Amino acid sequence: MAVSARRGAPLTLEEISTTALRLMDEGGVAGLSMRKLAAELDVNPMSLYHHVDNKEALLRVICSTAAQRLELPPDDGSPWQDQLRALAVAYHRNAMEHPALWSHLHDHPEIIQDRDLVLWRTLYRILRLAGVPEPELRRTSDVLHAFVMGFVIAETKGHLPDDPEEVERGFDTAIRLITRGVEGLTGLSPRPPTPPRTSQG
Amino acid sequence: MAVSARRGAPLTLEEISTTALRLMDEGGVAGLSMRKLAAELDVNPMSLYHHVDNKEALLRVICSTAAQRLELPPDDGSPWQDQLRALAVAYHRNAMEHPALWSHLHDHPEIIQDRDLVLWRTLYRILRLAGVPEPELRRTSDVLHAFVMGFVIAETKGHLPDDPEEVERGFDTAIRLITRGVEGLTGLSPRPPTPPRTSQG
DNA sequence: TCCATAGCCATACACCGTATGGCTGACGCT
DNA sequence: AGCGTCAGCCATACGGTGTATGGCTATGGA
Repeated sequence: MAVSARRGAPLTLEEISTTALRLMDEGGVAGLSMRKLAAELDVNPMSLYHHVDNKEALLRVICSTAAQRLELPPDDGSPWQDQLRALAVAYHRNAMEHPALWSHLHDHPEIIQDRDLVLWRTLYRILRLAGVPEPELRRTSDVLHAFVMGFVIAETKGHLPDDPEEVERGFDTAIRLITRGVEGLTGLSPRPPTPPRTSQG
Repeated sequence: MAVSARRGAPLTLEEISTTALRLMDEGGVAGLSMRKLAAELDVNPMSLYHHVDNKEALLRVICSTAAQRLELPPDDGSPWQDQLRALAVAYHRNAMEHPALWSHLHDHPEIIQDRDLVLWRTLYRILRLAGVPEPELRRTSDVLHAFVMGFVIAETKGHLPDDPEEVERGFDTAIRLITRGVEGLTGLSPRPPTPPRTSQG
C-alpha cells in the first residue's frame, strides 16, 4: 500500500534497526540521526516514524534485542569461578562488537532491567553456585554487572594503552578481583582443588 | 573593553563554568546548551566563544576542575581496608553531588588521565599499603576506578530501588567485594585483628 | 592622537528531532 | 463495480542545536 517511491519493498522494523546499528557502529551514538538513517534507507525521514515512536524508542529496540540475543556460555558443570570468568569474557566480547550500542545501554540500565534476560539468569545461576544467599542475589548481581560495565566503558572510551596484551592483563586483574571478592563475600567457597585427571584419551 | 551591553562586568571563565555546572545539575548534560548558558549569563551566545574554544572544551574545563578539587580523606594511619572504603565513600559522595558532571567524566576518562591527580595519588598510596606490587599499581587502580565508576553510573542512571537503605547495602556489598578482591590479589594481606579495646571511658 | 586589540554581538549555515497534514494505492465489504 | 479505510510514505515547517564569519566598540599602550 503506497510503497516508497524510491525503494521497491516497504520498510521493516528489522531493516531499520539493522541499518541504525550499522550507523552506530560506524559513528557512535552521535553518528546515528534519523535523517542519516532515512537517507541510508533511501526514504524520507518521516517514514521512519511509522515504524518507530521516536529516536529513543528506536535505540531501546536496538539495545533490548541485542541484550536478548546475548550469547553466553551454558552451564558446563565447571567450578563457578571458571563459569564466572567465561560469562565475563562473553559479555565483554559481545560489548566490544558494538561499543556504541552498549555504551547507550549502560547509560540506560532500565532497558535490561528485566530479570528474565539470559544475562541475569546466567549470573544468578553462577552466584547461587558460588553460595551467595538468595536474598542477596539481586544486589550482588547488580554490583557485579556494574563492575563489568565500568570496565567495558573504561576500555571502550579510555585509551587504555593500545597494547592489547595490557588490556588483556587488565581484564584478567578485574576478573580475579571479582572472583576473590565473591569468595570473600560468601564466607568461604574457595576453588576446589583440581581433581586428579582421569587419564583418558 | 567593550563590556557586554546588557551586563555590567565582563565575563570570566570562572563565571561561565560555574553557571554551566548549575545548568548541568538542573537538566543533565542535555540541559546544557551554549545558547541557554548565554541566556543565563545575559549575553550573546557567541560571546562565550571568546573564553572557551567550544562546548567540548567547556565541559573538559568543568570536569577537570571538579576532579582537581575532589575532597578525599587524608592518610590517617588506619588499615588500608578502612582507607579504601573511606576513599570510595568520598568519591561516591562527590559524584552524587554533580551526577551529570561525573556522567560526562566517565564518558571521557581521558580527562582524568593525569596520574598526579589527587584521586590517583590517594588510590596508589592505599594500594601500596595493601601490598600491591609497584608495576601493578596502574592496572589495579584503573580496574578499581572502573568498578566504582560502574557503580556510580548504575546508581545514577538505573532505578536502583528508591529505598536509600537498599542503595546503601549495595554500596556496602561493592566495597566489601572490592576489598576482599584486593586482598585476594595480593596473596595475603588480611585485615589485622582489631586490637583489644583499651577500656577507657 | 592613533591604533591594536579584548570583548562582545548580529547574522547565517548546516544540522537535528519531529508535529502536522496530505497523497497514494491496496484491501475488504457491499 | 463502487466505495471507504487505512497503511505507508512524504513535503513542509518549527524550534532547537553548535559555531563560522565578520563587524562593532571602548580601552590600553605608544
